[in-house]
Amino acid sequence: MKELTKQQSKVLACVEVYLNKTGFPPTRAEICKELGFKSPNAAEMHLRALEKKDYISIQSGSSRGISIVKSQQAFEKNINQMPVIGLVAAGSPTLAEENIEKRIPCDPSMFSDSFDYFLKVKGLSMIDAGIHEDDLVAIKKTIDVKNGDLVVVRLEDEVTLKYFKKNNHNLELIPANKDFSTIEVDLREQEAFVEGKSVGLIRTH
Amino acid sequence: MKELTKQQSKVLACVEVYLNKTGFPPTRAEICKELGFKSPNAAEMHLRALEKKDYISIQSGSSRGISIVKSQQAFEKNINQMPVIGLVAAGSPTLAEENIEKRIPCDPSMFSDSFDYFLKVKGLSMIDAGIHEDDLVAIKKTIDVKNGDLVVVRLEDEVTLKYFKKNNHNLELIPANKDFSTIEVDLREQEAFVEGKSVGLIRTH
DNA sequence: TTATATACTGTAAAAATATACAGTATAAAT
DNA sequence: ATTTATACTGTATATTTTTACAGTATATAA
Repeated sequence: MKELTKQQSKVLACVEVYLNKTGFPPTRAEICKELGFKSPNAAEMHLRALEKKDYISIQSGSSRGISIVKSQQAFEKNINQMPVIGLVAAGSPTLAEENIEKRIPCDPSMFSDSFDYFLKVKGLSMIDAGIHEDDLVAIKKTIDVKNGDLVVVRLEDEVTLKYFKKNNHNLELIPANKDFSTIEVDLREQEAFVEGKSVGLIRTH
Repeated sequence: MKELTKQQSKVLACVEVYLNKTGFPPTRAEICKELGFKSPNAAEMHLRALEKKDYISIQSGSSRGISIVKSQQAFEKNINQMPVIGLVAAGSPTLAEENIEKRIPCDPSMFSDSFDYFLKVKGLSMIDAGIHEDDLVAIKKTIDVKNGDLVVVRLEDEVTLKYFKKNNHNLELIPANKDFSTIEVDLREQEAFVEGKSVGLIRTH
């Protein structure tokens, strides 16, 4: 897969955001306005480059004739019944049928990033982050997490939702509630499995 | 929900198929070609009707400026592009196109009760209810609210999201933040308009 | 030193497109 | 019998949009 330059990446993101917002692609002029270019040819050149690298296709002669081939954010526009999994279950939050409490019809791309399931929150350890008991946190299955991310981590058979902080072999799982204490793990002594990270939250009033 | 005529339904389907196929909406001329019309005005009239019935929105003056609001196929699955409205706007949170920040694909029945739009939260007055700035609160348009409900109320040109409490002609709009004070309204002296109530919340992490 | 790629400005013209206006026809409702 | 809604044709035009062409500037590689 060909790499994009910084500017090309910006232009692709601009097209995707515009599409997401309006439902149709932007014109050259609109891209320029968004990114501060002063000539429509600036947008044109970037679009041609993106086409050559197979990120978009351009229907020649058509206005707004841009379509996304490879989305940067891997937007899936399919509506699924997304599973809700309770945090009560010991072991991994697996998608096995018996762990699924219910399903909620929604688009996996309704948040900024796609997600795989909802985790139903138990307890008050993240209350200061505005995460309440029974809130549903949208989890993307990934091990690509960075410090500060809200992550789902499994320690032996215990699954927990906490802020992530790692320094070498020292892992901290930080709650957002002063009545709870940080879980500290020395990764040389104990294994920790990152199951995924939160990309959003829903709550029923 | 307004019914579509046979021809309007055909035109909507045509737009959806075209979008699905190319990634961008058709022009009037392309709709005509597809459906056998001989005048672009035929397509134009059907599109205007679809807009009036809230199945699509049309960005005036833009080529291919059509976006699907209620998809026909999605309607069976109950998936809509639900509008997001900023709480910043003075006056009623209307669904006029210029107030819609973006649309989020989801099921209006994803929460316990159906809803009409998302309101983007400004400020911290409900922080102790776990409602943060930029959270999207799902609002059901209704005047049927009871004490304790989280409601959207308009006082003159000011729109606010607060807990509702009413005793005779005394209305209290109660924040969830000790740094904010309750808004008290004597309904004999000032009018208050209940725009709707919250049935849920979503947040992007 | 000379290409070569990236990253633009600025202008202009041809083509695509939205959209208004003037009609025609038909069926259903009043 | 007359209005009203649906469903078009046909034409014209202002506007939007693509796209080509002529430049400028900078950094990197040969």
